[in-house]
Amino acid sequence: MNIFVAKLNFKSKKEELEAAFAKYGQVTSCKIVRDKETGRSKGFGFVEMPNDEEATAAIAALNEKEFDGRVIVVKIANPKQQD
DNA sequence: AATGAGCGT
Repeated sequence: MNIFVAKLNFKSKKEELEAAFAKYGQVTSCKIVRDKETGRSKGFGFVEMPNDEEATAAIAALNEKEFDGRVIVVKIANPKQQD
């Protein structure tokens, strides 16, 4: 299950996302999208969880909740170009 | 290098 996380604090790191979602389930990978030139965080990222039930639970638990001092938005991520 | 809705190097 790909999870889309937005409204992240600009100083947040992917490790924090991994830890936040890992508390509700197993996280196989996580990433925060940042600019390739400046390296600054774009304020949103993605979390990948193998268990659908844990992923949904993590989304419901972290969606519109405070993370790193900022209220974040957690939703199901749109399917990326995998072909 | 900056900023604050939205979907990835």
